[in-house]
Amino acid sequence: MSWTDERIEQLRGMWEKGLTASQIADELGGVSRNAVIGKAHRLGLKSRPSPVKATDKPAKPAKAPAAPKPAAPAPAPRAAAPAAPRPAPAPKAEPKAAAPAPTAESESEAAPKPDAPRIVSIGPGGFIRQGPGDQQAPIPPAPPRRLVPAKPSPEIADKTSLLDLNDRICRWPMGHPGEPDFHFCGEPVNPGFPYCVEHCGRAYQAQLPRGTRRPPPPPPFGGPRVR
DNA sequence: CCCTGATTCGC
DNA sequence: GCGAATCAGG
Repeated sequence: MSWTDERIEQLRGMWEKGLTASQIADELGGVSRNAVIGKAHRLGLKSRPSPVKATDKPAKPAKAPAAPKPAAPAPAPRAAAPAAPRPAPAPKAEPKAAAPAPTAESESEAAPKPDAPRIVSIGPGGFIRQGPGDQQAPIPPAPPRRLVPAKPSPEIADKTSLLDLNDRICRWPMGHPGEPDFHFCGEPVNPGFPYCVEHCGRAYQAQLPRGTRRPPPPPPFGGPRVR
């Protein structure tokens, strides 16, 4: 298989969703776990808790620098003034935390102030209207709002295929990529968003702190397949 | 052992 | 650019 734009997009989404490389590989199909990780790195997205931490190994800086097996007879040329060919990662591997922009949020937000006006525009679907970039505001008390299982209009007779996607129709995936009936929502988008009103409500749910369980995980792709 | 992600390096 | 092989921690 090859990395089509579509598959890359899926990889991105799932990787950021926290699925493991194995799960992603299984989901995408046709690729190995390593392939997924390799691709993820090449795409620039990485980090995420890795079991292996930055360890300083003065004794064993890293694996054997080069070809210890196919025989490296005489590396003569550089013996004179190597100038440290592999200058160990000098700037100690800084964890960098990669905090996803916790940009100022103090405001009057966190304050338990029930009467706070908190003027936000509400999308027709009831979701808090906010730019995709500034999704924040946990608002813990899980919305009692019932999320109906994505109900596409009855006229999906002509399913929206990847080729039918444009800026004005909802790109929410219906079903799993690769399956015969996989298609996209196709409803008119909520202006300013890539999804229709209904799916904006799904896509832009406030990200609760990890560990906070929310019964029905909003499923783009439905999560790991159960096979 | 299993899992995880990271890295290297031949292709 | 790709991914198997390898490494290394849990």
